[in-house]
Amino acid sequence: MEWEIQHGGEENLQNQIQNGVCGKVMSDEQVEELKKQIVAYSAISEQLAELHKSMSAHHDFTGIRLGKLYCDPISASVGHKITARQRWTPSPLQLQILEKIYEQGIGTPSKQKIKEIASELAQHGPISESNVYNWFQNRRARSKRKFQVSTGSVNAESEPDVSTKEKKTKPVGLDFIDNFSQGVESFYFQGSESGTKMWHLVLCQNHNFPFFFFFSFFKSSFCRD
Amino acid sequence: MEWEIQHGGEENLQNQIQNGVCGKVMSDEQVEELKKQIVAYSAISEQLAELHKSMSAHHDFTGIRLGKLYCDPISASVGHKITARQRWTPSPLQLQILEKIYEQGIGTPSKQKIKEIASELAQHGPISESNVYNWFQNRRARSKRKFQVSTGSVNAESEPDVSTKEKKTKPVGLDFIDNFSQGVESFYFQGSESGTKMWHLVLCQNHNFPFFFFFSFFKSSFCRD
DNA sequence: TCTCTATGAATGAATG
DNA sequence: CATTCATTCATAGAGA
Repeated sequence: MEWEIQHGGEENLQNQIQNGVCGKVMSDEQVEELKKQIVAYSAISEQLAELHKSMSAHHDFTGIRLGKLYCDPISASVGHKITARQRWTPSPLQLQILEKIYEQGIGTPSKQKIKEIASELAQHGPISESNVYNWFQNRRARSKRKFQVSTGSVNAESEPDVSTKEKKTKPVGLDFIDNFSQGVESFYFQGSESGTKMWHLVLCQNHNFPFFFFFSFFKSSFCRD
Repeated sequence: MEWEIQHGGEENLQNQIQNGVCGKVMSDEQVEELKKQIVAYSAISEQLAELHKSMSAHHDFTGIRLGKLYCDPISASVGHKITARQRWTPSPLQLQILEKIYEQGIGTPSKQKIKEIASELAQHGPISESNVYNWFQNRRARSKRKFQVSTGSVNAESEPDVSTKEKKTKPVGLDFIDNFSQGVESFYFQGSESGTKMWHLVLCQNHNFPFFFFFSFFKSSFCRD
């Protein structure tokens, strides 16, 4: 069995669902509907995430750690010990921009380009050119390396199951999830980089029928036998 | 790379795809299942928005409207705890082997070596190559630091830092998303079966925004190299 | 539950 | 670029 990646735009979702791995299993209408909904919800999630990020960057919620470099120079000079190490931490906004550039760009930006990027990012927080340079270096190296993550089965030793189940408390906010989940089984997900667009393939299965999904905002992934 | 089925063996996936489950037209029941999932997704998104709104009352949320593409409410039965492992924990046996390799080895193993080690350790529990990699990195770094500390000055350890006290606070609201998506693209999730119904929680992310999704009808599977 | 600590993981920067 | 180092974050697990 071989899974292949199909790059492209939204229209591929239809092809993939209808003709892809699963064969033709849904009516056009169904696929249309599904497609719309998925697109809608991914957009929603995106918006939520954006909001969350921008808020996290600008507001001091108790309990939320703010990057050391976010604090304005004034309060820094006023008197807190600045003895802390000076390591650049990209703000969410900066990261977003960098990521975007990385996706379209082909390799490490030229020196000139770095200058530009740095000055642009400087609007969203302190940054230097070497920061940008390093970031791209690291970004590439790490996306290249990227180990395969194989998640093992629940092994004998690590499965007392029932006893450990109740003492496991989820973080605040996750509770509502319980309303939708009745026990969860293991799941595998894996992605790798390819091209400018990111796709993720999610393949799942159960007794009733297997199922797979492509998310357009994820990197491509594939699996084969 | 290959797909493996955790419970039930590989023939299951094959059978399901070829014989049945996926090869044929999606049944009404299956379509119904899909609809439910979408509804669940919708509800989750709404919950997210609510959470977000409540934690930021002073912000303008007028832009966010969550569409309900399906109105039939999903009345999911109250579920169980989600037992997702977020962090690899080496089994005693694995640790033993790692230590042994570390002692004789000359620093961080090569990529090839890591593969070998990982596959060897996989016999004793779930593990990934990056786990191995990280372990060696940490092992070396920490033994080094320990050495430095023991030989270095003693008074250097003065770190009153009042601000560290409150950073212990648990995540609030949407922050839990960040906990799951620390720049990783692969992840795993595992749970257990309960009753007749199975649910899968899919947590994904890319560098731009995190995302999650629920699948309700999958059997566990995982992938290895 | 709460706190504390060991440690897996992430990542900016440095070195080869 | 490829590796490695240094530092920090977050969590699992133990103890109170």
